[in-house]
Amino acid sequence: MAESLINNLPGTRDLLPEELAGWHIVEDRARHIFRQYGFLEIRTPIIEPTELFARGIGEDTDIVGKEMYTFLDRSDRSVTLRPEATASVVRAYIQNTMYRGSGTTKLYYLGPMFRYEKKQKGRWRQFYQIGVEAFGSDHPALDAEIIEMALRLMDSLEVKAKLLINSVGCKKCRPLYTENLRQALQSEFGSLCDDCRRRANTNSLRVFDCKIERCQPVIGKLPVIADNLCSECSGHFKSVQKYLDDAGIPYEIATRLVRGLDYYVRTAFEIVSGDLGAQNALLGGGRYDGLSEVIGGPPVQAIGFALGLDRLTMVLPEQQRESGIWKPDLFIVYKGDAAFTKAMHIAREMRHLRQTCYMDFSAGSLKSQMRLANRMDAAHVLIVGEEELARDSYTIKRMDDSRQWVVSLPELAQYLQSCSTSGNSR
RNA sequence: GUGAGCGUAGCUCAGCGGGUAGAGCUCUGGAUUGUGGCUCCAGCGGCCGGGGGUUCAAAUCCCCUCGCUCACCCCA
Repeated sequence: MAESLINNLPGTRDLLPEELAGWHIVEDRARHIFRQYGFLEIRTPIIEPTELFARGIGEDTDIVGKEMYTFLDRSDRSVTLRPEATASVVRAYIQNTMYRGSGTTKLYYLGPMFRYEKKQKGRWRQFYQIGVEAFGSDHPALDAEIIEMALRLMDSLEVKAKLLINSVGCKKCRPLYTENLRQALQSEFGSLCDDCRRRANTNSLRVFDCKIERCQPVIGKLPVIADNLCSECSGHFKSVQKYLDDAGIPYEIATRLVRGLDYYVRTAFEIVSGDLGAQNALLGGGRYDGLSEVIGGPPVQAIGFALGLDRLTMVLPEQQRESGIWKPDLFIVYKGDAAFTKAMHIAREMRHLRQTCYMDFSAGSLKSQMRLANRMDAAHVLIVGEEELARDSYTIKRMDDSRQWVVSLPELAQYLQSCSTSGNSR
């Protein structure tokens, strides 16, 4: 477009009311379900010292290496727009000494994240996540409970998705495994693609992400991490599976599932959709028992997940989205100046009675006001004209079946309250 | 950062073997002087992303640029 002033930055976007209908459904449902499991909201700053993310997420990750919105503020302090929230929540947990006392601390958050990446379907530079973090336990039942909660949210939104789980080991057994992997890859070096040759040396776990045909035979024969766990991790992983089985939760063990953030240990999981193209992860999470110490806190066991609101709303069934669309219970149309004043009075009264009531001040003819009411899908229209004014009783019309009749104002109030039990408010 | 495709009315797009723009939907008004949805009629609405070049003539051909989209990488 010609004028640059009326264009948003690449990878950002405006979320308009119509689209937000689906977002609100997701957010409301998430808050409700999270509360059922005892998760309470936390809000942390969107901007943090760069070092928090660099250390917390890992210097070698893509996020830290090339995707952060980092800049110097006016006092030359390096700050970064959060690329994810886990590091922030852990920081807040430590800073506010929430680890004091017993029991598990369960928190959830919701808000925008920023990563400087190239725009793609389901991927933005400013994107939104809802996430949860549970601190203070490494009990495998907690892993299973969190996964169950994530799936319950999907179910309640009628989103079809698949659960993938894996264990990525711990500080003790993962280095041994990755070394094995590296050696196995070296012996097959000749039959690997260029990318995999690079990965073999830098980040051997990543070869499992390769989609190149010629690498598949090699990848298929590589040792699997689940078979190379230490006894503690192996036991933990088996327990998680047992709890999932007990809950009747179907899952797929994805031996190639390795998450891109350094802090994950043991349980790693993803929920993926078949309707999203290349960026198909709706939700990703895992255990990060060592993260607190990495950023200078006490040892804290923890697990959490983040779900992508942008992606989830993309696969939200139309019916769910529609349930969030605003519509007035009552649309008041008027004709003439005296009627206009009266209509305003009526609107005020009905709103006192908690009705959703709409009038339009720009519309002209009755007809155009009616048309607006129809387009907004108003349940009822109240007609205030000269005749109605004269006898102080008004015509109410049901828009779905076109029935209309005359009511006094008390009758109107009573009628509206009787049919607004099936709550519609937003 | 790399590659491919695409930028024409508010939206979805046609027009692209050069000759100064079209459809559907939307919107406004009318048929129905105080009543929506359906139908019919009329109207509003475009520096054809921006800049340069070729030509008598460019939405159409060439170059550059900006933007969008999808994919790679990686992730939500």
